[in-house]
Amino acid sequence: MSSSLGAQSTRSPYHHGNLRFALLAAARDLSQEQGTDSVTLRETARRAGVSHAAAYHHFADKRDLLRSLAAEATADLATAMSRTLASDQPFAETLEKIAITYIEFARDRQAEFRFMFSRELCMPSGEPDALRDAQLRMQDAFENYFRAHGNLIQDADPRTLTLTLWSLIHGLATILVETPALKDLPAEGADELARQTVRVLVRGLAV
Amino acid sequence: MSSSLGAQSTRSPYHHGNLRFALLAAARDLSQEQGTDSVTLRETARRAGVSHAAAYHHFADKRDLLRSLAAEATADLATAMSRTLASDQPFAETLEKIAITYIEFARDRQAEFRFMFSRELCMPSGEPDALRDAQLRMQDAFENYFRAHGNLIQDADPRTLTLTLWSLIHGLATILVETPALKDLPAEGADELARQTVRVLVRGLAV
DNA sequence: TGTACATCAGTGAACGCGCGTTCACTGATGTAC
DNA sequence: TGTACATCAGTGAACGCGCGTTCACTGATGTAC
Repeated sequence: MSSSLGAQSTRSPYHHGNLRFALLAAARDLSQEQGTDSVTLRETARRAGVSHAAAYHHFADKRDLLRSLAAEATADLATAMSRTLASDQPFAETLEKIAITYIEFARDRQAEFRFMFSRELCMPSGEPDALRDAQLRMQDAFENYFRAHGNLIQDADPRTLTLTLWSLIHGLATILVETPALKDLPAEGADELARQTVRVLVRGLAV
Repeated sequence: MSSSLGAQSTRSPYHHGNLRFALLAAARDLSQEQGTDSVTLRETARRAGVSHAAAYHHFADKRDLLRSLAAEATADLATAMSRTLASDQPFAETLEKIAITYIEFARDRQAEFRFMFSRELCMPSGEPDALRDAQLRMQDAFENYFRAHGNLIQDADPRTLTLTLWSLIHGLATILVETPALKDLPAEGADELARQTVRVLVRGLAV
């Protein structure tokens, strides 16, 4: 399992360099430019400058390619989130930063974000799986944070708190990305919405 | 614009009865059974017992069919939400019911729920549009409710409150529907998660 | 009531297309002796 | 250092497929006189 960034080696180990990485990058670009539906094995290979049959030396099939793409993206997001949670800042501020991290990821990497939460992708397979691992890692980061800050919080159950915060952030990210009227919102505006909604959550709705 | 339910007339006005309705129903069933990617014009027509060319007398193209499906589903959800918001119950209880309504819709009609928030579907067209109308109607119902209950709430801006609640509910619905581990959760479990998360939102995170 | 006509929902064949996957192959690289 | 061999990433042609869309048509229905 190679790290998602920086795996692009300059040496050419076999014939073509790191084709697996090149194919993932091509699929990433393609989905970002033309939409998730436009990602085909053939077009991905074409972009990587390689015959389409070559892809089968690196991925079992098309679904495997997409799952790998989603797994690497999820790992990147989990890493970014963990970093934010680890920075020793005040509780409310940390949560606001988390929300901003999340929605900026969703906006910057829209297509991958859609793949990450596409059940048609995640569904089968009971074996250990990079995508599922990355998702659990993200969830754990949240839960551990809430466990560590239990004294700040009314409700004791870290799982409920995690689900609540994650739902809020994920919902906001989805709405920002999938609503036509909000798609061109400047970054500052989106960040501000993230801060405001988290602030409501921290303070609560009822007087 | 026919209402989404009950438009199935028993008389046969022309040749085949209300084919538009039959096609929408076929697409709905198909997406529910086989997934959103499996909806094709040809298979939809096949299910409706009609040649695939017939669909073009009722929809401009495939996208139009899918948009119509999403629009009707959104209208149904907006109606259900408005009904819940209109019932004169205590604030916190109403919000919990809203959340339950929303996630039950998402779970019962997963495929349509995905179509409703598929940007690849919503994107173009500036003209008046049934899908966009239905979405705005749903949003307005929220905002009006918060406006009417402003005295109960700390933060004054109904738009921010709407976005916060909607994000929370939408995120939870998405997570419940798209996470393999949660897909087979029994209804009571899902409802309980909805109640708990809303309760956290109402009370707030910070002590 | 009967006839002529317009309407238009539904038909079935045809179009061109790009897809995912398989296959026998080729040819560069790394390894054993 | 040189030779024979195994490995395996990448090739290119071929497969069968179902798709969205178009088209000239047919035939049932509703309407005007």
